[in-house]
Amino acid sequence: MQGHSIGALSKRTGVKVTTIRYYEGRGLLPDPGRTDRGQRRYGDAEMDRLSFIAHARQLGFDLDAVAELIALQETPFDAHGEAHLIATSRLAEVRDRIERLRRLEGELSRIVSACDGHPDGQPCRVLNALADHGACEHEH
Amino acid sequence: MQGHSIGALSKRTGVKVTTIRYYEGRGLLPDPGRTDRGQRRYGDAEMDRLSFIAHARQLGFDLDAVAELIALQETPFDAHGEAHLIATSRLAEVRDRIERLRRLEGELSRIVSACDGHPDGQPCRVLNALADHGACEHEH
DNA sequence: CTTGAAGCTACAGTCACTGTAGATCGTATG
DNA sequence: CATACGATCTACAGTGACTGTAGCTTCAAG
Repeated sequence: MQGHSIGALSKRTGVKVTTIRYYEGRGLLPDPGRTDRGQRRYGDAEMDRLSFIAHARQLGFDLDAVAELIALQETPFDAHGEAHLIATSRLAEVRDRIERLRRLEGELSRIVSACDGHPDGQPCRVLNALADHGACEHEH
Repeated sequence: MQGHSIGALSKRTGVKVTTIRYYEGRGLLPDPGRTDRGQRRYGDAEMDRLSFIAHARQLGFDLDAVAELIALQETPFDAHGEAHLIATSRLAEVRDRIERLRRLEGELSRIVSACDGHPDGQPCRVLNALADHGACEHEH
């Protein structure tokens, strides 16, 4: 029987077998064909679809957004504006997350370095620094 | 009766009422005193503890890590090395997350800008760009 | 033919909350 | 003092995106 097994699909796309079945349950992947004994068999179209999902997930789109994008792909009239909008707002989110993480990095590295090379036998400052929010360079 | 109500605590720390009760259930906050009618009343020590938790959470520590840090605070002998270790590994995680988000930002902005100013009536490239993992500048 | 890997379904568990229902409590105003 | 309204209580279900488990059946290699 031709077609990829679920395990083959998993290996090729890097998406776990259980996750593939989960996507199917969520309606992100169509019901695949089955062998006469009930095992799933996939064609290349399903492979592409799964790769698309995996890629979008790695870009931080949640499953609802992915479903929207798939729907846009399937009715491509005027899809441009909406897809653009979705991608743009995702970009803004990502930039915001980076900004917040950068502040966080600064604070953590300040905490850690307050500890490096402090004299033996002196109390540690890490716990104090964590407790002392007022010492943060930025509010959050 | 003196002491802060759960709502007052919530306002002062920015932690939601339901979340405070959740932390109590998780053992991160001690059972507070109650009024004779059963409402929680908190003292300043509990306020400080809650602020500590909130702060550590904002720094990306998960609740188990927070519980560890609290335990370290309460038995401060030799706490230094462990707290330092926890904070250091958190810092490494944060740096890694920033790095991955930066790649993601690059890819998303490439996708979005591929669309800006494209001639009217031309098909949108956003969907293609999302589908085409091979065009990514970095693998992920 | 046997064995072990891969597949199947169905459901519970994860994390850190959030939301809901339905009851009780506290307090400000008429 | 009565009433109304917000705050609080418990207990439990739901979220997102999976992951893990139990207990089967099926497939492919030796």
